[in-house]
Amino acid sequence: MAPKTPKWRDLADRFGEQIRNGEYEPGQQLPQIRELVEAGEGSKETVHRAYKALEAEGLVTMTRGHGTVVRPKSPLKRLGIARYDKAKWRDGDEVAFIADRVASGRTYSRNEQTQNVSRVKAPAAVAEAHGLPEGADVYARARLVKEGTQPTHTLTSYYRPEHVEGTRIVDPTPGPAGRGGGFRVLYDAGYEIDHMREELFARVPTAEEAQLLQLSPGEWVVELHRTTYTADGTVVEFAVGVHAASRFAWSYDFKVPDSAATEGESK
Amino acid sequence: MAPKTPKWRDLADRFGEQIRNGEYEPGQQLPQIRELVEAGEGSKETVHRAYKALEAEGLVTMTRGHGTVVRPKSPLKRLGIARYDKAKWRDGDEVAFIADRVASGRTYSRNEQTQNVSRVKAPAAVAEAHGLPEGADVYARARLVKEGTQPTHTLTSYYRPEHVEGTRIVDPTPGPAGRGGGFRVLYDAGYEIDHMREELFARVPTAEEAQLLQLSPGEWVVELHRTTYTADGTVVEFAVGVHAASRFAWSYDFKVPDSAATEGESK
DNA sequence: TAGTGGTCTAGACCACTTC
DNA sequence: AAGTGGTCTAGACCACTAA
Repeated sequence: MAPKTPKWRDLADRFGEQIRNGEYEPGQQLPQIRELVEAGEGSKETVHRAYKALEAEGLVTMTRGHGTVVRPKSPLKRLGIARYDKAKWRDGDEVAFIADRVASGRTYSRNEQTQNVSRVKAPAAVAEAHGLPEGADVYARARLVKEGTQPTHTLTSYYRPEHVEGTRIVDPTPGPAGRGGGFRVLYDAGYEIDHMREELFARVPTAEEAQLLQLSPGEWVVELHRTTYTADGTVVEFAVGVHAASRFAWSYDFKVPDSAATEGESK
Repeated sequence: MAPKTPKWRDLADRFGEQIRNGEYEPGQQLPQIRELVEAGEGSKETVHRAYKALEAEGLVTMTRGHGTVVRPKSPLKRLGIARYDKAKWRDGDEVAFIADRVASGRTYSRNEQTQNVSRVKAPAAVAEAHGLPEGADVYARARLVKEGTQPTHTLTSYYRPEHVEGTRIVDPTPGPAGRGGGFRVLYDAGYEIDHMREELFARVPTAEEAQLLQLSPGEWVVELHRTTYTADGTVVEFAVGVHAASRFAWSYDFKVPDSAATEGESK
């Protein structure tokens, strides 16, 4: 009945415990692998595995030449539907993503968003959302949103050409799509957004995403599909966001539906 | 300028490619580790690491004595707010979680849910949601929901004693909380639910959760906090769900808020 | 009991970061 | 150049699963 848990697991748990206890503070360095080997904690591979496990759990960061360091726990950024408030982008000149930042007490500085507009053939999900045949032409506006130097998520909006041709959206300038952002541009073009659907699911990142978002090894992403409609049900924007899973929380408020009572509530 | 990507990564990518291409079908077995060692793909540790990477990516399952097998891709279960439709639990005798299953075309059989009711001291999050002091007494109704033999999520509801004492909820019988489920019981007790807030975020599972939900190594969970209110704003239920991240998608429909226009909408 | 994955070691050598 | 993590090997032995 000897211990059945692997040696590396025990080691990892010991340090994990100490980190959670605060015996190791964020920023502090763990013993070097070679030290622990000499201290008789196991072979280099064994200790390395333990450290890798901690890294996968998001507790530490390993860098060559620097050492293994306790990660600061980054606070969650909460995203509620209030970030789409019309008052923000219609009347002022805040953009939704800036409103997020204001709400969380961070300062805004321009160029925290890189933008790239192109005309592409609609991928399946995009075509379906817009009710177009697959491969139809759409405009794609891709952004990488950063908080300071740290990238937090990507967001790619897809528009039907007839909705945006000739607007500022099609002008590929870095930064928000001019005053008020994309919804303001649509509004000025006669498309007032009215309701939305957001769908979320978690998945493993692609290698490209892991690099772009600077994900720690083992970290998942949350993919968000946002479909935006006008009052008559026309889809004017379909957007896909990829978020580092550990850095966000989503919040939704809604009425409990009652299909027996509500007759004029629609869909 | 020799290859800088590790050997194990290359190996993993090769198989990953073939799995995605369908050259390996779900259920099919990959070459055994020892075979690949003999074929000169590297040492046992190296091949093992490659396989481990594939497992962490959710592509294969490794089991001793059985081999390394391509995982069937389980379809996402979509959760929309329609699952709370009052008509389902007030007029019929469906329960919300059963409605999910009906919606996704699966059959229902009893005892797919284990239930455990107890009176506990409110943890911080629960106390905050209910507006109680931390450590106040609440009823906790914990369920482990399964789909066939596969556990999919846990769900723990917390109630204030004065709302549920003397109702069927407090009776710790396995299975749904009687006809219509928990919301029906509250309804019968004079608390009609009106609106909800759901908050979601992803995180690394605890060791216990990993075992309980039979998560594959490296898989994350999504934690859901659901707060249910009556029309006057009283919180009648606060529930915490822990879901295997790869098996669920959430969907929310909402109106674009307009704080400048809507005066009587309230929060 | 045979089959197959899992852990561990000792030591060599590589690769990135900091000085 | 020195420091620190990352990869790789060959082989021994352990642990779980299925027949």
